[in-house]
Amino acid sequence: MIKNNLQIWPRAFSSSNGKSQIFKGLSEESLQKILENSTLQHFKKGQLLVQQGDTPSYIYLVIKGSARSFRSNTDGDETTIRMLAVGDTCMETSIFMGGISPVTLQTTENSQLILIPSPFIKNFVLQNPQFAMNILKIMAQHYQNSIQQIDSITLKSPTQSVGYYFLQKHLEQGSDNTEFELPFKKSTIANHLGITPETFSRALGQLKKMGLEIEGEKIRIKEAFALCHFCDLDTAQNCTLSDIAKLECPHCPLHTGTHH
Amino acid sequence: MIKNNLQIWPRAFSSSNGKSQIFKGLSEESLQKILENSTLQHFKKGQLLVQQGDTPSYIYLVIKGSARSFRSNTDGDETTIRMLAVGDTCMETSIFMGGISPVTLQTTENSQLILIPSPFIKNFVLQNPQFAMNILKIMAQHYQNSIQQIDSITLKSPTQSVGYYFLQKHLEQGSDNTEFELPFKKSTIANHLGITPETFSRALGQLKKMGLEIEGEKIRIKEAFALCHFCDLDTAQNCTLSDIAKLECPHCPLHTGTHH
DNA sequence: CGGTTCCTTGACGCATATCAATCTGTGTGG
DNA sequence: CCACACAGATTGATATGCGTCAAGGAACCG
Repeated sequence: MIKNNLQIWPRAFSSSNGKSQIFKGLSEESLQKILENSTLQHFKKGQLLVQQGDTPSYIYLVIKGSARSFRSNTDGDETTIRMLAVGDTCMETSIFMGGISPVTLQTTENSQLILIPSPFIKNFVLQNPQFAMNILKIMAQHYQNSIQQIDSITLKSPTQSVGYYFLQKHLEQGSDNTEFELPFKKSTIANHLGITPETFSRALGQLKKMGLEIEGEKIRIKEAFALCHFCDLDTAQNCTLSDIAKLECPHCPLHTGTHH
Repeated sequence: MIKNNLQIWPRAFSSSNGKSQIFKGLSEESLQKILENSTLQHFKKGQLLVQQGDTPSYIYLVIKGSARSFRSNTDGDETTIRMLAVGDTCMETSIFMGGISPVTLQTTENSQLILIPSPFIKNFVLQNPQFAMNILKIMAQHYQNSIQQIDSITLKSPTQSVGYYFLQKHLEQGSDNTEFELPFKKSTIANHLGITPETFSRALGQLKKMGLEIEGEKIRIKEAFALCHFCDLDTAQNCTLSDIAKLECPHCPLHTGTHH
């Protein structure tokens, strides 16, 4: 246990209003107890933390940097399952299946992560219903994301996949903002969407024609409803436009939907 | 509540050694309480139980028949997320996200399902840790399946996808058995694997050359290691061959793997 | 600066979707 | 009991969208 290092880690991060779903709503004591049992560790870019087929010993929480989880075949091709930013966790599912990891976990930058030992987790879940609920919500979120990933790969054209991804990021980073940033490098996003970097790049060309300005990692929305092309029923429910504005939106899928 | 109808439902089904993960390890009283709050209902083939974007009111448990969950785009194309056989449940995830369903749920035959009301579920989870753990395991299983689905679609050739699917079914139905059955019609399986029925059919042609006999829904393994071509690291861990037999297996991915 | 990594753009080929015809099995009604 | 209809599966021919390969450019870092 590298207890001392935990001082480095900004306290605010773990607070109930922080970014990390795993700590949401926990008391200060609970938090303290988790941290006492955890270790903070630095990893270099590209390091493998867990390999596909391994039995993971920790839940990994990204404090600084980023990571990705992926599967690979015998030819060495890889498919990115998740891209983890600061505050994201990984390996909850495997821990609870008591089994082996279906993915490899790898840092994509020099990063710092908190490692929470799996035996402690299993125990703590039974003691703390709020913590159990947090784990449940994280898993539900992962599952939902993977369903949308399947949808993107099989049901959408490359341009639609990228547009849909952009729409999600736009909503996450505040839908009143006309500008947002890509949190990962383009080739990683492309792989996550099941397309090659080349195809991703060509899709960007299409999106530029549709009223987006793309400048490195920065995306600016020039035409107000540009991303609304890519909205689906699920996402429309979370649309923050006023009901009046929704009616004006030329693409909103709620218009055609029947009322129940 | 159609309490009387519940008498019809074979009691053995719900026992702790039954097929349904959701009821595993529950006491007779707990079981009774769940059933008292549930309804048994008949649905015709092709009926829609929940639509993508709806807020589901129940967890659905298949008692007789089968169902599938899928997403569709505006062109009317569909991608099958899950195929539900007897004993399978659906909509747990949406219930716990407190949100809307990302998929449409549809019966694929005339079927009977038990409907467990969502408010009851939410309440019961807090009272009964075993039940909470069951839900957690179900969600983890769904997530893992969806990861393998992504893997199949992006990393495998059509023949490999089908072979891998066959291997899973073979293991599920008893790996000492040289014969197993497809639990759903081929076109549904094809859609689940992200390929067309035509491509699925052509993949079957390849598999026949590799030592499989395919007769309608029945698959017979003529050459002992025929399906081992399609094994991956995850699956190898669950391989029931003895360690000696594994060494003889010409395709086992464990042979080349480095020991940790 | 010079090297590396990432992104972009263009030309080409192939694997799988699409389209179309035939075959098989199964349930239905005369 | 047979004939018919229909859904599903198979097989063949064709088309096309995306991957692959290759070259050039931009940004970043030591």
